[in-house]
Amino acid sequence: MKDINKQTTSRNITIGDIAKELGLSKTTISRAISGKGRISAETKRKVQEYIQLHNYKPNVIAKGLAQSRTYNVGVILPADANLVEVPFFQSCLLGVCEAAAGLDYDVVVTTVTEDDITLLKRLIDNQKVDGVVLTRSLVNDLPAAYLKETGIPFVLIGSSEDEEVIQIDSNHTAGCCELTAILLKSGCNRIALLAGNQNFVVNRSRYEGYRKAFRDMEQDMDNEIVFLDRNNNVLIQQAVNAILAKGADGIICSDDFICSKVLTQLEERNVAVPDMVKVASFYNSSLLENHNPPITAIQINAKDLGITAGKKLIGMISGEKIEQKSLVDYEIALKKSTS
Amino acid sequence: MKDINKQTTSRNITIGDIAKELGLSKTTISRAISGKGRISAETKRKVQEYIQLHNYKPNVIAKGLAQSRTYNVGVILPADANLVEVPFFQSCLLGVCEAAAGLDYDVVVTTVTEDDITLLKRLIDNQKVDGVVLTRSLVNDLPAAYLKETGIPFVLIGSSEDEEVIQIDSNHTAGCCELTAILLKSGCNRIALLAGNQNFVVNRSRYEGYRKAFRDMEQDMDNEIVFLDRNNNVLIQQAVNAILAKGADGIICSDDFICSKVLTQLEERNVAVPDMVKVASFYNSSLLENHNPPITAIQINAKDLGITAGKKLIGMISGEKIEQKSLVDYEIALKKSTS
DNA sequence: GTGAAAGCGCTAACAG
DNA sequence: CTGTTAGCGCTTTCAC
Repeated sequence: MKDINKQTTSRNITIGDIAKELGLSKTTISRAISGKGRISAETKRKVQEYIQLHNYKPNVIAKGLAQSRTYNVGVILPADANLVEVPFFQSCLLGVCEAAAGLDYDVVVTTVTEDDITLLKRLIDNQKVDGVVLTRSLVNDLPAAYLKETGIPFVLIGSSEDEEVIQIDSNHTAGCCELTAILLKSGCNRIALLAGNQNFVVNRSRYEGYRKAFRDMEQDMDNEIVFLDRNNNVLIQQAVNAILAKGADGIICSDDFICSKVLTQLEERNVAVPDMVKVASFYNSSLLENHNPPITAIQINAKDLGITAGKKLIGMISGEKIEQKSLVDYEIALKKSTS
Repeated sequence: MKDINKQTTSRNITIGDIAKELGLSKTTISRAISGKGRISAETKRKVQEYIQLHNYKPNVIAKGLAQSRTYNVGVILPADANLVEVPFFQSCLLGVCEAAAGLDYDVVVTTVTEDDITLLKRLIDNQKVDGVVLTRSLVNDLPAAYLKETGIPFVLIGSSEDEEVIQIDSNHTAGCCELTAILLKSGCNRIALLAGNQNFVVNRSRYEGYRKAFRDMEQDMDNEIVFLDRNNNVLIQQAVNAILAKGADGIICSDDFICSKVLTQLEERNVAVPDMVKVASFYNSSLLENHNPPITAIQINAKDLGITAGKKLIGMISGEKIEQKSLVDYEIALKKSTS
């Protein structure tokens, strides 16, 4: 009536229990599990059989403590007011989760805003993660700077001019260049750009691509119909007004959020797409998915970015040498909005 | 040149270092930090001063191991194909993160699908969390059943008939009843319901509320214009066709995803909202935000649900007695689509 | 091949 | 009020 069949009670079975049960030492059990060190095939088999049978699961926390690792990676999501619902980040997160689970890591999430990284600091201070995935890149990148200072491994979903930062991104400059070129070739003369926060590297890259298209095709670009930092409804509305007043025949939106706002504006003013103005966008999320007419957009697979980021980061943690830049493909989905 | 100013090197400072430095025992340091046990104000001050000065951060993992806790909570997100981009879950997650950070917990994320909970099992097996937040409720709820079996604390964002499950939800039945009643009062006679997966408790509750409105107002309900389990584009399209053919003058959509599809369909058929048919929906997310005309919808603050869920769960973990059901308010935003 | 012992950084009796 | 002693569950030298 004392410790017979302890299994039934709360406490989880430990490596020590197995050792006792099998008349071996904890060391041996540990070796049988990890595969490290020399061990006879026979004992290994016996241990594994026992483990199987009793459904033993090693305590990752204890293992981590012994190795000074956590087997967790952090994913940092932006919590700025207008970004919390952007599906891109959610998909990135799920991608990292998928990669992590496959490598026996878990994902802990926290948030930062453009100018407040206290929650990131907390995560690092508490030593809860072995590395971090940053899901967006800023020009003045507080999180990246901080992580660099601490020396903890991290990767960036996005691009940075800092060559020491491991980056996972698609080529936004090339994408926007291609998109702009398509509009130019399809007969548009006056193509407007409506872009978001220029403190986000991605928006700068797209602007860069837009300009490149004009240079490449030796066409004149009109700065009067380029609108940057248009990250709220009012600014977008003003931009759309200006764009229409100046007789643009094409609009490139730097993201799906902006695009959906633009489309609403155009609708309200009875400006037909694509007849009166063609529209193209970046990142074809659910925000755009149902629009009529369908919107031409650069397709970025955010989940793939997350998966790649997760794998690279865990590789880094495990001491692998990781290339500084991983490019993930994008695709252009040509739809009626530019036809 | 040996261990002078060890601070600079990699290793983090530990409780032992402080003890040695201050000529005290580890226990005393521990007590000074936790506030547990008796300790003189003076030593406490000294320790805290040292901690402050040297920016010591306790190792949460080690603390956890000693106490058999992780100071992590799990958040389980649905990974079913058509749900990954639903902003509701993202907002819930951020809510839990916020609550957790405030209580010195972290959030680890994983996913399940309707019929696959291996990743949840993995998380529990690995003993990485002290409790779990489920972000949606199924009729045949694998995750809830599994967690109940393991005995680990968990809360459900959503509703369940299982009275032992701690639930955080808004009253969807009342909400849908109210919404339906508003349409009925505004002169609609034939109000259609277009609802999603009936294995989700929330969709059943809304259906229930819809019926209740008719009963309450002693009006006849027409089952021919009630469409359930409409969780993809094709099924929604068919439903919209049928709804129009049967001369409905109002449509209630059980979520924003369905609603955005419905609106697209109506637009394509040149059916004017609200002139020819009124439309109302649940959960006013970015998917609906920009629509013209604006859509009447039940506003559910997903982040608040997350915050409440996080707090309740951590309360539970800490041994508090938690009420079985927490209702979070909803609001009805009356917009042009039903005027 | 296997085991003993120390230790990861902290907490928790139990003494004094 | 403070210190001593064991752990938490696992890994990792170092012997044998």
